[in-house]
Amino acid sequence: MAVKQRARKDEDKAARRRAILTVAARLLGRKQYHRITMAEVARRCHLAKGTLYLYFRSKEELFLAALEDELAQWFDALGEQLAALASGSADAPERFAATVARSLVERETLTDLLPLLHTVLEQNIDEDTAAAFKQMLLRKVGEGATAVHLALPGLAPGDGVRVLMRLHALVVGLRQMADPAPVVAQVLARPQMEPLRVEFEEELRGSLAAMVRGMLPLQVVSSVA
Amino acid sequence: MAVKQRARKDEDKAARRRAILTVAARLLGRKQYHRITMAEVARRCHLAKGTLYLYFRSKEELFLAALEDELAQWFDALGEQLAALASGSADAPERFAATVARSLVERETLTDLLPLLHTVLEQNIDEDTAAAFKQMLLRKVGEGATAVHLALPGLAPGDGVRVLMRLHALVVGLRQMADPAPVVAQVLARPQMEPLRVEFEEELRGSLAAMVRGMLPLQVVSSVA
DNA sequence: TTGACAGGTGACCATGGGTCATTTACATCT
DNA sequence: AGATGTAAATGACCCATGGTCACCTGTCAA
Repeated sequence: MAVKQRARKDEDKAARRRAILTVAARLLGRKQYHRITMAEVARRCHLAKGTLYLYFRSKEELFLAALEDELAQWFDALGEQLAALASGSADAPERFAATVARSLVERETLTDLLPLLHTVLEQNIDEDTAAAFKQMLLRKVGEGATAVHLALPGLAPGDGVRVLMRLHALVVGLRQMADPAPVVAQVLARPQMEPLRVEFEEELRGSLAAMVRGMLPLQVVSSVA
Repeated sequence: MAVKQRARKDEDKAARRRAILTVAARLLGRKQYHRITMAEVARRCHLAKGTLYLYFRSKEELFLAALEDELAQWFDALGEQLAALASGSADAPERFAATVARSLVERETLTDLLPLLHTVLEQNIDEDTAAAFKQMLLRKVGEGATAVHLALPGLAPGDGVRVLMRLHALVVGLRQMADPAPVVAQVLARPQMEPLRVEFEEELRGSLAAMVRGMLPLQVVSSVA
């Protein structure tokens, strides 16, 4: 087995790197992280296993890089979508939550990867990688917070970041609850298990809206004179 | 190496099972799930590795059993603590959230295990085990919801369960964010990373309070006549 | 005392992440 | 074109770890 072409120039290397990430992301759509082997990723790239390690120091670093891409794209998209949201109306929390939930549902790879971030991906990376990732995150969270404040004018300063952090927690938790392993899904399909079933978008929208509503200053309902 | 005593009677077997679970829980307090090996658990129990598999069908099933115990105990404790909460005052959401957060912080093993539930533990168990676990959960959630409604009288019917499900999501997400891997912790310790740091109890209390506030009917603030 | 049942054992297997000595494509120089 | 140096690519190999199973042995009933 031979490789078609070697990546000598930096742009070729970047392209190959991107190709690997694409394959990894596609594979993640079909099976759980744990069931994906580096050998399989390599095979689908028409590369040898060892070659993957020229581009990523570990399996975790590979998927963290994939997450990094997805995350950056999502933040950008979210910024635009929130800006397009005419803000200030009484149902601002609901519209905000709906927009956010929608934007996440459209990015399945992202919500597949997010739950792995702390438990798996960050467990086997070196400090440089971690620092670069958190740096990027910090920047994007800053931008994102501005967008949040734009969509939710009543929000107290500092609560923009807080909303994003809490959103992250909700996504991680809800996504896991909504996508159980096959065996568990079978059990949850029984009628009496209905209360334990979670539909991701709906539940994210509902919980985020409630949380934001609870963070906004009390709506003063003027009593009818 | 020989075992001191064999577990012949059912109660002896149950005791040994409990002993294994205790060892596993203690180990979990010291290192991440991924770093705990079945060989080590066995060694600390003064048993052979194979013996563990007489009591649990897989590593995942072992830790799921540990989680099951912790969860049942927590639900019971929560029920009592919520019942003791004089309800109905204006700051009900805050007091509710504080009580819940406190009860979880006191059970580190539980909050260590919860983030593993969907991503890891439920990935390698058979249907019977899954069914038993979900059955238990369903029962406890039912009881718990009653306790929630007791502490938050304004809550709409059905929202008691919803609060618990969303609480679960928050715990899973926040606990992971609050306990990063050592390498990541080092990065987050840098001053400029402050916005990305999360203190579990504080953040859980805050986000849960906000969410509950947002789920309660609008507080009508009577304007001064 | 003895037979047999069942709890216990640890050598062994399979899998999968990660390594590294070796191979070889390709740019460059003559 | 042919020779040469480089570094990209390879895959056989290493080893850690979850899980198995043929065998051993403590315990109890007869």
